[in-house]
Amino acid sequence: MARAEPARRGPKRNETSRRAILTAAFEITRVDGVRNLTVEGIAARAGVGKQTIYRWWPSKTDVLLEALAVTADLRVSVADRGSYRAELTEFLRDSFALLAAPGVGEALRGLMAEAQLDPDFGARFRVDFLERRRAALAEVLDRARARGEAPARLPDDLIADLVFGTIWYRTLATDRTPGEDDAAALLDLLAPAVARAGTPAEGENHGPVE
Amino acid sequence: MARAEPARRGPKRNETSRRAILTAAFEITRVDGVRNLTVEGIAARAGVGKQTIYRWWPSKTDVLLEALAVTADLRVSVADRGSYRAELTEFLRDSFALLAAPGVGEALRGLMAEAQLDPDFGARFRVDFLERRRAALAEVLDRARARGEAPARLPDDLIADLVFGTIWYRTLATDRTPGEDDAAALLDLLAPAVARAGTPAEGENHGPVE
Amino acid sequence: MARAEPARRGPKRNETSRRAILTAAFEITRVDGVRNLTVEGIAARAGVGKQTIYRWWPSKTDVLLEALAVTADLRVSVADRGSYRAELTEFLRDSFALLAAPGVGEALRGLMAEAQLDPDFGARFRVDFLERRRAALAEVLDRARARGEAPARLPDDLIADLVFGTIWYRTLATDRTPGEDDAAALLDLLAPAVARAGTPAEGENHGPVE
Amino acid sequence: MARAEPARRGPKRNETSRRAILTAAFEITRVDGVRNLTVEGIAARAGVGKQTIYRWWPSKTDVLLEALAVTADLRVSVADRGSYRAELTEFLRDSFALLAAPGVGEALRGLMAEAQLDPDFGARFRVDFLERRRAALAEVLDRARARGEAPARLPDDLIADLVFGTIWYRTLATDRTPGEDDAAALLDLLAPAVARAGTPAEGENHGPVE
DNA sequence: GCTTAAGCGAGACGGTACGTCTTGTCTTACT
DNA sequence: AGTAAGACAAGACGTACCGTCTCGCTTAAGC
Repeated sequence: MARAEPARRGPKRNETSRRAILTAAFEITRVDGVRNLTVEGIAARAGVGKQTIYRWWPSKTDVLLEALAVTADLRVSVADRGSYRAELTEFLRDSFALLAAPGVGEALRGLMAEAQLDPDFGARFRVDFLERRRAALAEVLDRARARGEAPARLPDDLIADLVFGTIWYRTLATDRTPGEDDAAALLDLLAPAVARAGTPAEGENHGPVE
Repeated sequence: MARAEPARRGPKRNETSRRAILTAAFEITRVDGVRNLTVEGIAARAGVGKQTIYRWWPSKTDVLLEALAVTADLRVSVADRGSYRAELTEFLRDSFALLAAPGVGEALRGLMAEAQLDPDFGARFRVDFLERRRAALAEVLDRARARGEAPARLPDDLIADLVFGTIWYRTLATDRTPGEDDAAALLDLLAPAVARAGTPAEGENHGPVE
Repeated sequence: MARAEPARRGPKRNETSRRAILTAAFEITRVDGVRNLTVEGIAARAGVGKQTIYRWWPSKTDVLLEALAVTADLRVSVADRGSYRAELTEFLRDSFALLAAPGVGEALRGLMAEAQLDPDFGARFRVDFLERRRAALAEVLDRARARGEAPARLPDDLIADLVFGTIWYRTLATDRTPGEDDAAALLDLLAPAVARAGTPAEGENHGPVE
Repeated sequence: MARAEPARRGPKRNETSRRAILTAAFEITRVDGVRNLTVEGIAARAGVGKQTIYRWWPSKTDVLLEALAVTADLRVSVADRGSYRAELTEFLRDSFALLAAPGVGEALRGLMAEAQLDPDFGARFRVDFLERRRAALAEVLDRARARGEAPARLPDDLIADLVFGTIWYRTLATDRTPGEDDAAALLDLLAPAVARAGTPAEGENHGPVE
């Protein structure tokens, strides 16, 4: 039962500085863009020494990553809503709302960019963000599988690739941020409205011809 | 009546330098990563003055973009193969092969990253690369629509989002570069195998239950 | 009988820490040079908190100054030896020996350097070291004056300037640390061997005319 | 007769920047003291990039050294004045005047200090400054020897040590900057007024007995 | 064949930000 | 209260690249 950090001597980490740093990082990103996010800028705006940033974060982008978690509400609901369709609807709506929050889109684009340029940060970004989002969706899908609602032909991994792929592609490669209609189209594809019990609306979901 | 360079005096652009610059940019990216791609590095490796680079390209990333087009074979076939399924298969296979070519993945990830950080380059990247890819797929889809093969419920734009979204998400956010099985799954979803002429296999493609 | 600090509460100053700090300061200077003497380094080597240093010394150089007094034997004999010449001989020999002791030269050069850069330390260095050395020489000269041995034409201040000037100049500006022959030359100049008893070569020693 | 740098291509060194840097270094030293001389400060005051300083000087103190040579008139006359005494008088007067010039004393003290802390600079300082001063005095002494005026018992090296030792000791260790009376006293000691023509007081000047 | 304008390799320049280092103060937990 | 440990704000260090500019050479079109 030994505690990891049993009793250090010396001052504790300054929580005020920590919050000031996170706020500064997010604000700079929101207002001036990630390109203009610098350690010196964060330190200056937070009224903090640069060393304090280097002491606690591996890079300025890690500051932004933590700032995102602290500043924006990252909670995307995965509560049990009784049906796969309802839960997926909520998941998409929450995800899109998050993206639309001021500053969040810019921050996420910056994080994903940095993840490409700095492989070490990339690994942390995957573990601390991307895979968490996937795990959240996986919860919904697990419940759907248990209820027998999830589309049989689509493996969960592909569903996740399609959902997150679309969201990220829209964010990174176009300026059409995903909205209600996109949610509807994705739902139609991934969670076709069940007509009724028995044979559930075969062919209605996206059948090619008619 | 467009004037085509009305007769300049002095030497012409040095094609040798141009090739050396493109090669250097691609090689540095392949070997050291985009993060370590610098104008000074390109110039040094190409045995060229920095000014020669600044004279002809707006940014080092634009050099890389052109290098990609020159070095890798970007041609993804959109030839008429008789059926939507065959053409989509070929499109996906070619796209995946391109991504798998040495250095190309790293370069594309770097370009997409830079597109997030530098809005001006972002615009050029969309026009010169992303939208070309979309247009290529659109050709296939147009022919499919004309043949009556394309899935009715899925708008072309969504199909493109799904295809490119998945490809890019896999490239940027995971290390599972897309392969044969992914092609098969996407095909199943977007171009269900035609049962027979007339009503082509309604509901078989991904129907939720059974 | 009034004690200045008549009865403080709490623990007394830790003599062990004090000695460790002084030793650390001198050792670092001796081994790595004054340039690499830092408060952090002293604290680390002495196994001591930085605050303990800042509490008791105005600057790291003051630590070194005290360390010098403690570590090196700064006692330069000014005992009555019967004659000016004998005493000056001993004074010079002792001074040169001090300079030659390992670490002392480096420390003194560092102290003099710091005295130039930090006027406050400069003042302390003069009072606590330079003027003490002058006072020591003055003792010898006073006795010589009383005996009627000292060169009449040379004021004591100039003798001190010449003695210490030569020592310091040699130390700071050349790598010829003063030795036996220098002592001899200085003696010849400042304390000419007495020709005969009575009026000891007044005017001959340097005063050419009168 | 091939020149060493026969024809470089590319821009030449910017003389305006060079002068601005030297002036800035000297001014900062004069006004704020050597302690406050920083590369960043020089660059800012000179309106110059830091790299331009690092490109051409090994350290900020080397800038100051060159600034001293440029700003202050370092010329101390060693012209032939007919007699040793006249020339030594002029040498001392010029040297003292140099030290008294505004900013020069502070600069020289800083240079000597830095020479103690940074052995590499120390070596350059000796060659570029200290030994030049010695060489100047040596010229005077050589002529004096040729004329048979120089004090027989004092080797030239000792004379130099005494002269420069006194000057530097006064500058570094006291606040009594040397003046007219010091010049007189030194002259009396090192260049006794010649009693009469012919045999110029040989042996009288300082040689006690023989 | 001379002129002249551009392209070119080289690299100096004014800048910005980097990540590190040290300073001197302050805070915490232990003795 | 004194101490060891160490977090903190501040700010200089020396480095790496940026994008611009200047030099002296080479190369062609146009006179």
